[in-house]
Amino acid sequence: MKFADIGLSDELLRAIDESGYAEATPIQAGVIPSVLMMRDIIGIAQTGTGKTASFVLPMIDILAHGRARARMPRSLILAPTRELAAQVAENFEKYGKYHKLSMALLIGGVQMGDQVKALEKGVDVLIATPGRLMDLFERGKILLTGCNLLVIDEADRMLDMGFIPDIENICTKLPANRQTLLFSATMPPPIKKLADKFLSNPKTIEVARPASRNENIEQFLVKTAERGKRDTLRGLIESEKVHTAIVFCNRKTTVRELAKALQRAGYKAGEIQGDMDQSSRTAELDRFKAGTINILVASDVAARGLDVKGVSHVFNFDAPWHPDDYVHRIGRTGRAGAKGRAFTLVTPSDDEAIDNIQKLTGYKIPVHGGGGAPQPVAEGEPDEREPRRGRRSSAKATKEPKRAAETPAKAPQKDADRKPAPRARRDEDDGPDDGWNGPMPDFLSVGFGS
DNA sequence: AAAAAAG
Repeated sequence: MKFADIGLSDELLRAIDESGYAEATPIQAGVIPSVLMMRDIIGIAQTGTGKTASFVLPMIDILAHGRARARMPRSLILAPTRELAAQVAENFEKYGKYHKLSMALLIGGVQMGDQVKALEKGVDVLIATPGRLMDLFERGKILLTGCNLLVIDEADRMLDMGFIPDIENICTKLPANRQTLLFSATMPPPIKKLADKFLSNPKTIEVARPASRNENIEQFLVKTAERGKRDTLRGLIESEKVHTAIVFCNRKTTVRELAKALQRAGYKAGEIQGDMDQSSRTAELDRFKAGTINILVASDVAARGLDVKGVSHVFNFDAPWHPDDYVHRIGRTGRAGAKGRAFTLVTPSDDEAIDNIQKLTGYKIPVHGGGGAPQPVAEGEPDEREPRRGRRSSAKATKEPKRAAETPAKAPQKDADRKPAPRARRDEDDGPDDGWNGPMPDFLSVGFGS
């Protein structure tokens, strides 16, 4: 379905067109007309489906008429993390460039002053994380009585993070005859209850079954041992010819240490985790988007919703404890129709986690390198690797010209010669001797439970 | 077991 047929204004269509879009995604085609008809909506969609634009676009047209009054925002969008809230704000700026809408982004970790000033001038859209919103509300800086459009984004994540009481609290402060849109990747019972309580006669629009597999993402398990993880990761980064990757760890300390180790080894690596102050988080994300760094080591703060174009690989340095997180993490690649590859390092103690992931997704993730045990030390098999020397110069045109100019060849996604090739290119890898290049660790012979 | 979010 074309955006032009959905009933959006000409100004909006121009902004959409200039952003390079013409076709609405299924969630957009389903949600936008109903929002314009003032229906309540339950949108069940994974991130990467165009979910954000499905509420941002119609909101811009709805809010185009009327004017905001001091401290009385006309609409409110709640997001679970600061990064997600900021991303929604960016969407409003991008698509609202031909409208005179005012907006305030209320997130923690930054000064309140500017946020309060914006509120006092009056805003059409308030985009907030629950903590800061409640804080400012309790200080009397916000009146929610004029707010008749509410969006709850990533509701299941809000649940995980314990925000549901806050959400309920906020809902009671909004006018009862408002329009409410709730988006969630999954519909666990507490979210259903929330929807029953605060939405009226909602229309449910579901585009992809939760946890259904994105066929654009190739998934692999890579068996390793705890102490061999860094070597395994480095081997993968090299053999995969990684273009842009996010590496997920379970702990903030692991994120920090791994990012440092990668930097020492000469990689353009950065980190993002919740112990960093907000300005560093934002700066690091910007460096990643700009291509200044091409490997972002991250905690689960970046697992959901984060939308960076052109991420070719996701590596789970640690297998996630919660199967949901797995789905969200690997969803950072294979976005917007692009191909992506996701590798999960597994140690014998991860058996249960992997089991749960496979149960959730209904997909048995293949072990990298074909069946069975990982390849032994790559002494032999010279025929297997790099049949063509010119492979590196065979870079395909990437969809991200900005990035392509700054980073080496994009990992060719469709090369027929993708082989296990553990430690490929080791011969030409004369990097610093920092422990990464030591002899092949014994993890390759570690046995794994059936 | 962790991480996230208010400070």
